Amino acid sequence: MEPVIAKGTKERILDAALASFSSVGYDGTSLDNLAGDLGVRKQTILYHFVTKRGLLAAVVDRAAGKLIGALEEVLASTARGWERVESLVRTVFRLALREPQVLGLLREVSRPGSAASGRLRNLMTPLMDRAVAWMESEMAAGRMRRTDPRLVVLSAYSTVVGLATEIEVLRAAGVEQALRPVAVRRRELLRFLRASLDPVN
Amino acid sequence: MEPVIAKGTKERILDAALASFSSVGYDGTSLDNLAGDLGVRKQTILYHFVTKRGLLAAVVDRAAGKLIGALEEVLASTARGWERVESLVRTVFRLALREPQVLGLLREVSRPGSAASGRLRNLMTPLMDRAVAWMESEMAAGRMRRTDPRLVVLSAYSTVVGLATEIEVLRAAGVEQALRPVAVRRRELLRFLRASLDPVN
DNA sequence: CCCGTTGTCTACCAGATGGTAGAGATACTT
DNA sequence: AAGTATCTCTACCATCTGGTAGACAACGGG
Repeated sequence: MEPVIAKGTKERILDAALASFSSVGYDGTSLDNLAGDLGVRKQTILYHFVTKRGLLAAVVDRAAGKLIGALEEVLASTARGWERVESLVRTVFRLALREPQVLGLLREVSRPGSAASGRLRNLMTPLMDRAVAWMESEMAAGRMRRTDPRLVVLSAYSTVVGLATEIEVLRAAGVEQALRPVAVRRRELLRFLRASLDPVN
Repeated sequence: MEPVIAKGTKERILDAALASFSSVGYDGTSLDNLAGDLGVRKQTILYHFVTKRGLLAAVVDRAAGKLIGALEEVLASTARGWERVESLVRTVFRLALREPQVLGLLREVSRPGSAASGRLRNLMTPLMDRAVAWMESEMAAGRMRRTDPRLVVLSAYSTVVGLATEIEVLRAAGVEQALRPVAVRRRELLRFLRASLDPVN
């Protein structure tokens, strides 16, 4: 019944934390500053998330959830073989353009030294396993070329996460139209995947 | 006359700082910890670099210097046109494999919110301008296809920096042989560059 | 022999940080 | 009306952080 405009405090904290973590990093974010930006006291944040690491965990969960949710939609569709791969890539790039902060957070947290790298791994591993299993079945059915699925997925992941940096650097370099280079990159990734996977070409 | 084995304290500090900055980040590195790892007091670090930011600046300068130095060697050679591009890429990938920390630091510092992003920009801009000028002259001479050189360079830069993350994630995922995926990635980048630049194909 | 330079140390500090304790307010339930 | 759960606040603290001040030793040149 609540109007969509008035987000709850908890949601607002998550949004602000995502923005801050993905730009200045986890260690570079202080709870006092974060609270200040929100017009709230630090203790309000701690009430909802208990500790700073708890906040990071929640932010990571939500960001990974967005990514996974977007992918699930495609996986539920009827697309098969190469067609499905293409849909997945387009979905992820759409997310990257619409919410680059999600990618920025993944980059921040992908670093092995990060406080939540383990948590991210736990969230991504099932997705990875599923992708690998699917690709292997497609390979067995002859609908995909034989390669190491794990390497292909990691390569794609790295490309997409690197995209976050690229968009930011481009903007800092004065390239206001980040859309075209991103499209170039997507086409490039698709070409790589087709070369690796598509049995036809 | 000093034996190569006994590095001076200053050099040891730079090495340790590079390792720490590139793994846990600048904010995640405390001078006390850094000094502790080196068996030295924090004040010794501050004596040599005055402030923590000064240390970061020195580390960035050295890392960028390594990258630039490696590139200079190629630029001094006689290779021209596409051949030169290929040499440059191979050189950078060799550096990435031999000293992934250098790339890791660039990634850490490439983020616009970083404390040394301005410094890095100042170091990289001349290199960028030079590359762009060279490519434009090659284009004018018909030895390269016409495109926006800036976007091509940024794309390559992003790929290489992303490589640092990829190597680390691979190792964390248990892939001990990071060499093959890196080679795949290099081939992929070369293919992209050839498609963008090589007028023959 | 002394004196400035270099390099490392001990001692200390002011500010920021994450976190604890608990009060006050509001709203829902009985 | 009373009690209870939810949420945000003020007050406070222990610890860690980057940084300052200055003592002590080694050394090389005049």
